[in-house]
Amino acid sequence: MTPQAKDLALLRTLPLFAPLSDETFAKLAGSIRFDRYVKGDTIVRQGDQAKWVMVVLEGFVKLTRLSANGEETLIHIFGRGETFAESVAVLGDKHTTTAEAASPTRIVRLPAHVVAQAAREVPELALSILHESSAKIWALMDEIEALKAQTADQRVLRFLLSLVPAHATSAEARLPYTKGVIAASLGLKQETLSRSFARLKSIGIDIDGRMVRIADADRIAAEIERLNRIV
Amino acid sequence: MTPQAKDLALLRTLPLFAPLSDETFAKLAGSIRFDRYVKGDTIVRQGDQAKWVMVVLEGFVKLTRLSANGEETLIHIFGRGETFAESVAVLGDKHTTTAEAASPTRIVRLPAHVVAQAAREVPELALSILHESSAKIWALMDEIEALKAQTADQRVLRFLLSLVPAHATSAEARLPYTKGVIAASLGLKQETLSRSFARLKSIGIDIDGRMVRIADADRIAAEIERLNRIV
DNA sequence: CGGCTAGTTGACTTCATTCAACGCTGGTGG
DNA sequence: CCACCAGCGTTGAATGAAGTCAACTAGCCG
Repeated sequence: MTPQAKDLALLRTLPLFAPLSDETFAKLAGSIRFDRYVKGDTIVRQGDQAKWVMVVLEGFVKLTRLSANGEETLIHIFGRGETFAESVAVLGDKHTTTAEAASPTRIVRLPAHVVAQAAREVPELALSILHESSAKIWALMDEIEALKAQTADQRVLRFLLSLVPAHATSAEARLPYTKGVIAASLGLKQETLSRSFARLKSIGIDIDGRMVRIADADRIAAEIERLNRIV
Repeated sequence: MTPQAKDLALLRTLPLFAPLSDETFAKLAGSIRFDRYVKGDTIVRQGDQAKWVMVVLEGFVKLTRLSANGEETLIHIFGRGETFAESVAVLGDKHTTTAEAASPTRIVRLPAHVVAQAAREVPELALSILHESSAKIWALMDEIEALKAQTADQRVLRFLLSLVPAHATSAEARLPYTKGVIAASLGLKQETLSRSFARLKSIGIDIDGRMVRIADADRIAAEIERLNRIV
């Protein structure tokens, strides 16, 4: 399999494309474009016309918003296999966020008009885009819930828990992006995250540079619980 | 026009239904159901199968999430003309939030299977549902941005600004729901909101019970700005 | 080697929450 | 008709969680 064929195979398995017939998929795949970005590159700019549906093949993309005062607020992070800009692109709207590579990143883009046209012809595609949007809504609701109802430590613990493979009880993992970005994604300052990590050493969480070692995942869940009760 | 005919006319103008042909709209309208709720009633429960697409005709509906510790977190509030549960219903998923009437409320519901079927047959409907979802994504991103990047006073000011009609420079309005709910929607405790209102008197904002009088909307915008610079 | 960028740590500040008491208002039942 | 209560909101005092500012370290690239 050539590298590109591999990428296409990955695409085919994504929720966005999986329900499509081979024929429809082939039509879409015909107009695909591959891109590479280095950390810090801007992929799409807030306010620009959306012309492409994007899929992350490798690396991480951070969505940010420019606030009135010029500061940027991190809204969400996308990783391998995740789609973004799909709804704006299909609807012909403008980007409401900026997307920037948070690490070396490869993405695939499909021209908006091709996808939009196909969505009109093939109801499955429209529904699977809707499905993606729906999933995004849930993810954003999760974030809001976390920001409103959880303390810094709880959010950090939840994040760490997400690094542990399902059913595993202990884990050794690499932080997916820099601590600064992790902090921003959790709605924290870098210093606060650093202090939080330091505190969490006592419950079997060891962070050394980019490596995390989690002794007991259940203990993390228990600690999130405990922090709830204290209040 | 009978009251119901009026409601149907309102429905017809909503973004969700406006792009539809008369024929499609009539098909949907045929299976509509009207409902009334009093404040505090549960409209849909988190975890239940989504069977209906809902549209608010009157009043306000608050979406909440049950957190692990049994507390409920307010995620979003819907008002007149807004649709909710449309994506979950069409996709046949379960509700991920609870919806509760935040005031006396009238809603319209359409059976999920009817809408889902129509969405498969009429691409415009699928796209307009997608459009709704997309709008919801933006709204949620706004909330996240506000929670991460703005202080309590800024969020309160932003909320007050949303009560001022476009282009108006001063306004007298009624708070759409109780202060407790406003506080929760802004990610604040009731006490904090109360104190914020008290502070804001000095810039021409007067709150007396449910009534708000805003002397100068530009001043509010300026104050939001000023609070940015201070930091 | 110097100069970045990323991350840590300490001291201090501040914004929002918590806890608790109290006020107002509208409804209900004696 | 009044008394009492519940729900909603306000206010004060004390606390605490996270942010700010600043100094410093470690690693990395040219």
